[in-house]
This record gives sequence, C-alpha cells and structure tokens, in this order.
Amino acid sequence: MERESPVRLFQNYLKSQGFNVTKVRCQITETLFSAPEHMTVADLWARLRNERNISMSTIYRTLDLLVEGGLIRKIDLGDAFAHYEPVLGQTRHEHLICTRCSKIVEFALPDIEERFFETAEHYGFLHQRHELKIFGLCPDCQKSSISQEVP
Amino acid sequence: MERESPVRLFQNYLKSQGFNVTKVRCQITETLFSAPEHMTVADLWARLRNERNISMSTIYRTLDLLVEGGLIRKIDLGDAFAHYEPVLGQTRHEHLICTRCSKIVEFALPDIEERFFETAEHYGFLHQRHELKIFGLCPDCQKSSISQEVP
DNA sequence: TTCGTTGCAAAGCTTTTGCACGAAT
DNA sequence: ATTCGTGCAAAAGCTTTGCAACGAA
Repeated sequence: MERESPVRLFQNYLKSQGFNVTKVRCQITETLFSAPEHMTVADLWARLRNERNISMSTIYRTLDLLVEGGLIRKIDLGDAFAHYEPVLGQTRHEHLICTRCSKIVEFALPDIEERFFETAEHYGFLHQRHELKIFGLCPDCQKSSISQEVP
Repeated sequence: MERESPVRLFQNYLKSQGFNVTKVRCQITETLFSAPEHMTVADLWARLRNERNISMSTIYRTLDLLVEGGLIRKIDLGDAFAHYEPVLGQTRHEHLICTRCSKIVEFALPDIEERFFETAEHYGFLHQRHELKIFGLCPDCQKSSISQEVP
C-alpha cells in the first residue's frame, strides 16, 4: 500500500480547512519535501525563483500552513534562521550540529526522551515538546582545523 | 575563604585583555549578577536607566565581553530575545520553560549529560556544548487554563 | 594626551503586515 | 462574482555598527 504524498496530504488539509489549493502552495511543498532537510526560507526561495516569480512572504505564509497542518516542524538550529523539517513518517529525533560547517546529523535517544517527560512531570509541568541540540566539530572540520587554522 | 565577586573577576579579565575598567561595565555586571536570572538586554536596560543614562548598545557590548571572559553564558529560551545567565559557581543545568507565562525551572540530569558526550563521539564529533529545553505548561498555568480559556 | 568607551542614530537582518492585483471556486 | 491568495513594498523587532563626544590611564 502506498503512502499519500506530502502534496496530496497538504491538499487534503487545505480543503478541510476551507483554504484554496494553489499552484504556489503545491510547489513550495514539493520543493521542501524533495530536497535537503532543515531548509530555510531563503533556501526555498533560491530553489523556487528559477521556476516562477515568488515572494518570501508567500513562502513564510505557506510554511505556517504546513506547520499548522502538522506536515512539517519549525526548528531552531542555533543560527539566525528558522529551519523547517518534515514530520511525515519521521521518528522523533534530535540534532548534532557542526559549529564550523553547519553539517547536521540526526539522532534519537528514545530511552532518554522518556526522562524528559518524567522531568516535566516531576516539576508539575505538562510536557508539550522538547529540543536537544549538541554542538561540536564534525570529523571533516576537525581534520581541517589541524592543517589550516580557522580565522 | 571568600569567593571573588563577579565584578572583581570581570575587572581582572578586562585588565588582562587590555580593556578599560569603567563604571558602566561594573554597573552592568553588578545588576546582572544581583537580580533574576536569564535576563535580557531590555531587562537590564530597564533596571539601569534609573541610575544613569545608558544605551542598549553598551549593554550588548558589555555582555559580549562578559561572555568572552567566561562569566556569563548567552542562552536561547525560545523567544525572540537573547538571555544571559551567570556561569560562576553554577552547576551545568538545562531549562524547563512554561509556554504560557515563560516561567523557567532549572534542572540537571548529570547521568544523561554523559550520554550527550557519548553521542557526539559516536558520530565522530568533537563535543563543544549542548542545549536541552523542555517546553510545557507550569502548574499555575494548567490551573488557569481550566477556569479561563486562553484566547 | 592618547586611546578606548559611550550614547545616539542609522543600518542590518529575518520575519510580519498592508494593500491592490490576480487567481480559485 | 466573490472570496481567498500573491507579490511588492513598507514596517516591525532585535541586534549591530559608524561616529563624534567623553572618560580612563
């Protein structure tokens, strides 16, 4: 059995909420799901502007809809930009980020995640979500740090 | 034996780097260390402007120096503002944040922290730092959510 | 006196908003 | 035909920077 494509799911969401299904919205969704993860608005804009005239406002607005529809998640990767990652069929994961080249590795620690829920409960909080980021130097950047000092 | 005051430590740092020890820098440091944690630049500005005319630029610049000197840490608490917290004599901790009233609880999970180091190593990364944030509703906000619906 | 430092205003950056034109139903 | 969506430009909001006046050594 085939899984529904993200674009199809988004179309269903839009209809269910009384929003219009438009070409731009579908193109943004397709681009977001067909390319490197953790894209920023600028990334999407750079990829889409070849195909059509598109404004960043529209990208921001469409991404908001995708977030509300539960298809993507807005994440903070420690830089100045909002990043977006697919939620569909993804297991919950955290991010390991290279502070030199921005390379990102996804990892999961399911047993530890349980502790996060317990911690919230322990302080009487109702857990909503959590975010774990580990920053460091990736293997490549460690090598180049030796031969060629970072400015 | 008494511990050196933050202001004194900062003065030492400034001298060691050839920077001037100024009244403004000392006042900012004193205010930052004598009041609620996780302050923003605007918080500091509001507290200091009663005593003297001070610009946000200076606060930003002084905070940068305090970060470089290792006396404070710049942290992201999920809102639009940069927050700063003392490093001195603090044990490493993470943050539990109420998404409604922004209340913050600090907690530590030392055994789990070890796993973060291992995770970095496992992927060949050289660990530099990590950040864990748990978002949820604090006890008070859970109560008021029942009686009085959030808009 | 000599430089580093400060306050002010302007600029920078990402993101949001107002509005008239254009597209979807 | 009506309502919603889009592009453009301007505005917002936090942070940074240029510069002349000021203060520390």
